[in-house]
Amino acid sequence: MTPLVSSFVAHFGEMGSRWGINRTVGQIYALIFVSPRALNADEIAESLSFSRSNVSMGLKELQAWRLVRLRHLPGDRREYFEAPTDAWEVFRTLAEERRRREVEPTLTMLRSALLETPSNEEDRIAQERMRGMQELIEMLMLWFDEVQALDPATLEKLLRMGARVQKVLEFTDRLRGGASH
Amino acid sequence: MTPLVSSFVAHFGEMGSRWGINRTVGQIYALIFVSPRALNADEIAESLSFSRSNVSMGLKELQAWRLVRLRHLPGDRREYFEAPTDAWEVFRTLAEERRRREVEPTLTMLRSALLETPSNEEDRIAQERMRGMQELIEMLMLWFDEVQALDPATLEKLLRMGARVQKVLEFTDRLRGGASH
DNA sequence: CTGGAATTTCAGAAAGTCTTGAAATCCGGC
DNA sequence: GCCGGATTTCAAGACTTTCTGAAATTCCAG
Repeated sequence: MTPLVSSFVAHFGEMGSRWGINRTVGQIYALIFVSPRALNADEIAESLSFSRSNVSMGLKELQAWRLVRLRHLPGDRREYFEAPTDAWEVFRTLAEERRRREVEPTLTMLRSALLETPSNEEDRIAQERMRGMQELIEMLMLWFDEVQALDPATLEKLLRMGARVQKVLEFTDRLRGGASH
Repeated sequence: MTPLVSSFVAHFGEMGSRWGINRTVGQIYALIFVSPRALNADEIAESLSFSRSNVSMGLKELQAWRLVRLRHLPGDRREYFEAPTDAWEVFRTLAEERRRREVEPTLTMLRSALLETPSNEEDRIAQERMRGMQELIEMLMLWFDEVQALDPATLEKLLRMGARVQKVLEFTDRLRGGASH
């Protein structure tokens, strides 16, 4: 591992642990992400000095997050892993997974709490606050559905525009046929 | 604590631990968020059955995240805590803090890695991927700066529109004086 | 000042998470 | 089917984080 890769990997280890994901998993992902070719578990264990079984666990988790893909190389029985290199695609995947794991359960809880008839003033106020939260989350999800529909190529163009929100949205509007419905 | 509040609090405990923030802190926040009035540390400790010192730590962390505000009630020496109830404001605060704690350090790392002259093909490819990541993050931050500029009242209106992205942006565009610059 | 309520700090106990090597399982090629 | 490499599972230990009660500190009221 070159110093360049090594510092990238170390950083993602730190970030992983700030975030729900653990250090090891963060490092494994970072290594695969910058690697020019798919890697097998032994190569990863070797590069990062983790036990083989730790790598196996980490890869399983990364697959559950859909952040890495399994591949087979012809004439090699081992499993190789690679990560999508398009940053936008990665971002979308992460957002989808977080939505499924965090946002949806939260909405479920909020919806069910909001169905209750408040039995006192305290609950009534609590429900008001929960309603505000629910509305925001639902709106953000609508936004996100829209943005998510943009393909990497379009995004690429937008990136190059150094877009401010209005510009970005005018642009997508044009792409999608102009008139709002 | 009513069952309604109790299930909200429990949910935020869970979510907190999925996320960097710990269970206790999540629960304390949730309790303050739905409470009709500011609470003092003893009330919180009592409601959640945490030790007084645990609550003190948790409140310190929530203050560091700027998610709760300290207040003094006339004729009472104790410190009372309340949370902004506007969901959009909370969201902005969270986003700002995460940006400061996670995004900026990542950008710093990426920028410095991208200044290096790659000494081999592997590093060259690694840098390409890092560049893609950096560009995406920088674009998202630009977007966010824009969105962040919207005040709660505007957001409120947008919420009621049930906005899809285009609509939202046309709307903000109108508010901001029409012509893009 | 001083007394005492409120808050914070801190070190150790408790709980939880991560990592490992050994054993079990899987699976393709012969 | 059987061999053997590849992968996964698992229980135990290492390590981290969280939580607590006791002690220290802060700071207001008199």
